Parts: sequence; C-alpha cells; structure tokens
Amino acid sequence: MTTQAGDELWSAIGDPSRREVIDLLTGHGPASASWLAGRVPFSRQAVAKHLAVLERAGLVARRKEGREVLYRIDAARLEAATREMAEVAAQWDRRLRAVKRLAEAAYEHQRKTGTETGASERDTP
Amino acid sequence: MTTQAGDELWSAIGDPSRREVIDLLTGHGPASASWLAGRVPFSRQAVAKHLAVLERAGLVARRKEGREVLYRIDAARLEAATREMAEVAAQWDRRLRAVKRLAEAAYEHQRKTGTETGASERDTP
DNA sequence: TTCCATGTGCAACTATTGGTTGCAGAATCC
DNA sequence: GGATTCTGCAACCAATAGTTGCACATGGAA
Repeated sequence: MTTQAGDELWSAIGDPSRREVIDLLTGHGPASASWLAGRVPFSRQAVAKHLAVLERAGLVARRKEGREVLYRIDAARLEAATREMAEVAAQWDRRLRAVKRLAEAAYEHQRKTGTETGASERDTP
Repeated sequence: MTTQAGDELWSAIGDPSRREVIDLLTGHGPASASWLAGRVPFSRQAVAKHLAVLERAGLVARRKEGREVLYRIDAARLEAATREMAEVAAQWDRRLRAVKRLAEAAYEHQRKTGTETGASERDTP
C-alpha cells in the first residue's frame, strides 16, 4: 500500500543529485539553474532536468525574473513529502517489532510443545 | 553535506520497487526471492537484483535454507537509514524557516529605509 | 536410485534516465 | 547596435531497472 500516487514525490527526493539541489535551495532561497550549476558537480542542463522533475512533483515553483528563471521550494509540499517519509519509516518500524514478537511467540510455542509451525516460508505450497 | 557515504543507503531506499520489497519483508518476515516475486508486479530476476542492491547496502542478509535462499531485514541498519532520512528532513525544515525569517527581515528593512538588499539572486556578479 | 518439480543463478537484450556537449535564441548591459 | 549571459532544445553516452531464456542444483516421490 506504500506504492501510490505519491511515488513521484519519493523518487523526486530519492535521487542524491536532486537532494543536493533541494539542499541548496533550502539553504539559500530562490535561485536560477545557472547559479545552482556553479555549486554542484554536474552541468547546468543536468540541473535543469532535475528542476523539471522537481517541478512536476510540485516541490519547486518557477518565476521569471528578467532574463533569468528563479526556482523556489514549495515549503508546504516539501513538508508534506518529508511527513510521508517519516510515516513510511514509522510503519517499517512497527512491522519489524510485530514480526519480532510473532517470531518469539512461535519459538516459545515450539519449545514448549515441540510443534512445527513453519509459518514463515510458504503460504501456498 | 548531505551527499556522503550513506548515499548508498538512500538510493537503496529511494527506489519504489525496493521499498515494495522492504515492505513485504518487514510485513512477513524472512522470505525467498521467488516468494517475493509472486507478490510484486515484476519478475523474480528483478527481485533478485533489488535484493542484491539491498544486501550491498547492508539492509538485508541472506541465509541458505535447503534449496532456497531466505532474505531477512537487518533491523538495526534499516532503523539507522530511517533515522538518517528523518535527520535530512529536519535539516530542510530548519533551513526553510531560517530563509523565511531572513526574507521577512529583509522586507522589513527595505520597507523602512527603501534600501535594495537583493541578496538572493547573485553572490558573484 | 531415478525422475520430476521447484528454486536459484547467469547471460543477453531493451527501455528509461541521469549525464554530457553543442548550438540557437532571447534579454540585459555597455 | 553589439557583446555578454542566461535559457532551451537536440543529439548522444553510460548506467541500471526490467525482461526472457536457459542451465544448474536440490528436495521429494515413484
């Protein structure tokens, strides 16, 4: 159930280069593709492509300012994205604890009764 | 500063398909590539490749069980990864607030004195 | 033991995508 | 008006996520 429409958001944030761009924008404020390209280990065109992806995901907005185009972070959207990240992380955590509890219970049961449960490997033999 | 060695962890988690695999492993416990392939919209070989990536990143460990190979989540490593995610999110949040404060201060200054600050676009004219 | 079924691993191929270079067009500054 | 500088488009390259196909191994059954 984790794979829904918000997938675009995740893969926008998942890329290291895009995170670097987001880093710069959050640290400095609105900036142009050329300005960003001077602070990043790849070309302006690469930056432009990443900005396009981020814009499609709604994480940045563009504004024309004279002959340059400034990109700024959409704070609300970015916050929503990070909230979703935290949510997924929390879910994994809950599940891991649940599985651990089940495994321990199964071990206890087997130790006491000698019964093989084997509920882990195969559901449909 | 975000792009360090932990980058491998991030891109391991960043991929939607890999998140799906992690989802299944956290929800069910140790499982084989074939078992996972039956619950996922892509082939067993694709699953195997993702598991290899996750293993290189230290997020899963393999254990041979008869003729099948079971993969299980390394809970500690996954928790470390999600903690790092949360850390990055928190940093973005702090920076966005800081930039907002600066912008408001600059606006105040300009409104009172009529001075153009223009510290946003260009650092090296 | 032999045979069959099932799970794994390897290799070749395709499509997508992150990255590059090069060039053309538009807006600003002198 | 002309030089500069910033953007946008296109062609190309490399890595990787996905596929199919086949060979190998192991466990269970006749």
